[in-house]
Amino acid sequence: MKPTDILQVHELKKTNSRLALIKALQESTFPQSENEMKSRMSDQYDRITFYRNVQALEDAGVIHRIVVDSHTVKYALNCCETEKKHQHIHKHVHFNCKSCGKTFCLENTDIQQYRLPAGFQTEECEVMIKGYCKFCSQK
Amino acid sequence: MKPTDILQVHELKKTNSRLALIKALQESTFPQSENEMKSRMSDQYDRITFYRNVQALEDAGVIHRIVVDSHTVKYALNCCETEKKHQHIHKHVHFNCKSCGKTFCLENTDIQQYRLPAGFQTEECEVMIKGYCKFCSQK
DNA sequence: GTTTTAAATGAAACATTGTTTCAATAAAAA
DNA sequence: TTTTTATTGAAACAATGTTTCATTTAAAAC
Ligand SMILES: [Mn+2]
Ligand SMILES: [Mn+2]
Ligand SMILES: [Zn+2]
Ligand SMILES: [Zn+2]
Repeated sequence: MKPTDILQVHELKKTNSRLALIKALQESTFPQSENEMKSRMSDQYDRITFYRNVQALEDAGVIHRIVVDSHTVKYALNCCETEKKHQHIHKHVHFNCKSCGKTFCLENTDIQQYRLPAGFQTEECEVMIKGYCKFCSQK
Repeated sequence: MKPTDILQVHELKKTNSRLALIKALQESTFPQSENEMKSRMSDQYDRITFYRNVQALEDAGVIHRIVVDSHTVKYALNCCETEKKHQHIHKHVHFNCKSCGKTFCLENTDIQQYRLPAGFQTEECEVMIKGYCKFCSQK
């Protein structure tokens, strides 16, 4: 799906920064940090606008934010950017490689249900696994 | 166990900052942010020393660090501060309340095993659940 | 196609979190 | 009590994220 169509579907204005941001993520095979996005967006990148747009795109359900650790956030497109606000948001596990630093959306590894103590109500659950990725574990 | 004994067992020097840090956590019933620690440590608090000591105490296995989100880290004592470097580290789930903001170590809710795609090797797994805590869900 | 309007942008200044270097200090060993 | 070595705290810095406000632009109205 073209960046302009994604924005259309989600009723967001088609601005150059947003188109560049989405394009940068579409051209990536794994989640990207702000710095990686900056390189990919070249002159279309402005820090303040970037922060505002990742917020807007996350709220709209176009992208998701992955907190790798307290100083590292990465961004990835949602699987079904197609459907407008269709909140079925495939909740998957994230993986971060201790060797190459790459982050992966393990789209087929679903988050498990946790039975919590009495009185605790789950709304969201984030699972961040750290270890060695398929490229680094072979060494 | 007294703060001074904890440091003894872990072969760490008994400095005032470290004693105050451990005492502050012992007097808390749930994980604390740096700002909360600052209040509890009063004049024994110095930002730079604090950061160095949480690092040292984490490395020694006295405390653990909980990344609630990209701008919030909290600290808690490990369950068995007693045993020297005894790395059985009860890996438990963490919970953050969207209403009161409190974080909880759900010591009895173990992290589940995830079967990952071929080639991915797990070393650590962090689970952060967000929702409403036992105090806030009753409203 | 031109005008209008509301949203998005980017500059500036700020806030928070965390780190590095280095001289002074304090804990523990001799 | 002296010596040794780790720890401390000041200063300066770096990275990440936010707020305010005048300017620009997308999209709607005409
Ligand atoms: Mn993902
Ligand atoms: Mn915990
Ligand atoms: Zn790797
Ligand atoms: Zn609560």
